[in-house]
Amino acid sequence: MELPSLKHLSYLVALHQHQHFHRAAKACFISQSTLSSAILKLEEQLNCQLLERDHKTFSFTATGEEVVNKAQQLIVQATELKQFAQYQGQIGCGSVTIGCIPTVAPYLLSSVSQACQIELPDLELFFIEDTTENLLLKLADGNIDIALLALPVDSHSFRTKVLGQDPFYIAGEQHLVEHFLQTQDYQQVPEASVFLLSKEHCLTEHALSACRLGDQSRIHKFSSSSLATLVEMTAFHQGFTFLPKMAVDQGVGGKQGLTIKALPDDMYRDIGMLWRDTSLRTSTYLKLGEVVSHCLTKK
Amino acid sequence: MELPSLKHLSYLVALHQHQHFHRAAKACFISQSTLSSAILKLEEQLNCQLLERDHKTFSFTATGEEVVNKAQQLIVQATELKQFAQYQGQIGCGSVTIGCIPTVAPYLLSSVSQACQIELPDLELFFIEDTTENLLLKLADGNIDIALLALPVDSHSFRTKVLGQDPFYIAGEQHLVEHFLQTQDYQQVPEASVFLLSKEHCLTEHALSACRLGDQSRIHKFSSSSLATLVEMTAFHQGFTFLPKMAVDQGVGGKQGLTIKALPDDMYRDIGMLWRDTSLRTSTYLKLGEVVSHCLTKK
DNA sequence: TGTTATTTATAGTATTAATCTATAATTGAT
DNA sequence: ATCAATTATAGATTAATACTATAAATAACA
Repeated sequence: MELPSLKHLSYLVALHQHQHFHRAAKACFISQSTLSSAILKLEEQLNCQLLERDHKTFSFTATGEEVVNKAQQLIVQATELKQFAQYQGQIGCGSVTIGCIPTVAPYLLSSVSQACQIELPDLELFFIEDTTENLLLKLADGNIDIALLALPVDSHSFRTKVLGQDPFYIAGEQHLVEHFLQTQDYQQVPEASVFLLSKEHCLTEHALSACRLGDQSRIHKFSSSSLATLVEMTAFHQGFTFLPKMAVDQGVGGKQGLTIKALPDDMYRDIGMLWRDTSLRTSTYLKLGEVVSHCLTKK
Repeated sequence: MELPSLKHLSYLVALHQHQHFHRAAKACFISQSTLSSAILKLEEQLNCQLLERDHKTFSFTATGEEVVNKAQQLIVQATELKQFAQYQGQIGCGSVTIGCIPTVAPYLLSSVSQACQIELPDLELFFIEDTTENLLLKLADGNIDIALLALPVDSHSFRTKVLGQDPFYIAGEQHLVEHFLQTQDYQQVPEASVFLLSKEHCLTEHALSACRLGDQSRIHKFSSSSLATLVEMTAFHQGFTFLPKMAVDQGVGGKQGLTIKALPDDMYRDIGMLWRDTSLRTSTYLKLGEVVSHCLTKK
């Protein structure tokens, strides 16, 4: 019983990504014919049709799609095995790619980067910024090694560690802010005076739940991708919004003349990290987590 | 960046199993020199020493051990990928190896086997009997596909499903049995009159907890591996013991003239199945689980 | 209805990797 | 010293992989 080769499986994954033999082959640095015969060989070995062909084009069968999925997992794990062995399992060696959500990245990563140069000098760090949803996909595909984001997150196959808390601040027009702080009831503020990011930002959801903003009729949501823009809009329309402490600490909101106040202790978001439970580098990730945690609390 | 080949990794795993080049090579149906160079190639690819050699013998380095572990996982997953593709993901095709604990196997598997011939005629079943601990190891190593045992079990990387309950019965010398049923207090029975299997049998633990037998000074534990022997010992020494309903139903204890009585409803063990969460054949396993569940309840 | 452009499959050859047999090298035991 | 046991190496063989060139199929279009 012969197992399919990882090389061939990686060709299959590439073909799935590009949906085109020639382009996929180019991406793998092989010829189109090599790719073609590799796929044929896989189909023979697996005794199973992976593609529907009609000479002009092709599509993956249902089985093919699942094989691609699993193949990708196998490749990620083999890659991790290699990386692990490369550095003999030593903590803090090699490279780590960290994915981070946009409402955390600008306010945390530079200090993490700085701290790591001292604490983990042999670790090469790469950063990617994306939404929670995309980070989870990238984590599964091996595009990133660690996801740094706001918890909770529903993650079946990942391991999780809370690294710290990030309190919410209220920021906006002075009277609205004071009114909200006194009443703790946003039903009493004017229509459409609450400004939040669009729904793909988890910050929005976490602000809503942490601050118990149930009914959403008073809320403006933006497709804006950054807190900076959110703050500008809030200031311009004289409304108010919620900002994470890490952003406030970096001066977000201050320049726009917003009044910024702390909220009760239980209004915060958890910042945590996720990594693949198939990874062999857990100890390096945990060490890195400690550094991040330290960056989070010292501010 | 070239990935190590699964073939070479499987050679490495074999070498770890046999701890001997020649024997490992024979097991892989290759020559000793092929194995030797495969390991050298792996070490080169991984840029990492896997073995400590001294020409007369060798041992695995710490990194080598971990590489072996991970390699085994990779091979199991690749095998599953192949099996999945083989049958296009159809439910109830191919072969499944079921591992089952000794206090369940003799009383359940024949009816499961029978039921499957009707319900899942295209499924080829293999059975293995072992303790819970060993079954978990075998499940991880891919030696079995499903573990059928008494829950709960601490399983990190496996998926679990409860299939049914198996009530405990009390069986033994008539007066002891009646006394216990009346008082529900085994402290009042004579010293050393409770007979249980040795500690590697989970039945023992489950009986103890289900029947709240805290202090163990009155208990005889046997290295005996079967309930049949336990029953003989119990009868011979005129003590009493706890038997699972599935065994009682098959007549265990009756022939020895033991008095057998039901216990309160909350004295039972859960029977469940475990499988690798990396498996692609979950739907087949679940279907099989239904059949087992049916066998459990109909009795 | 040809013609062309696009795309995947195949044929034949070249290259690379894996494997085998035979043997060397090392060492522990006699 | 010699032998037995064990892993490593050399050289030849076989098998797998890849490349170039080309075929085959089809869709679009004149």
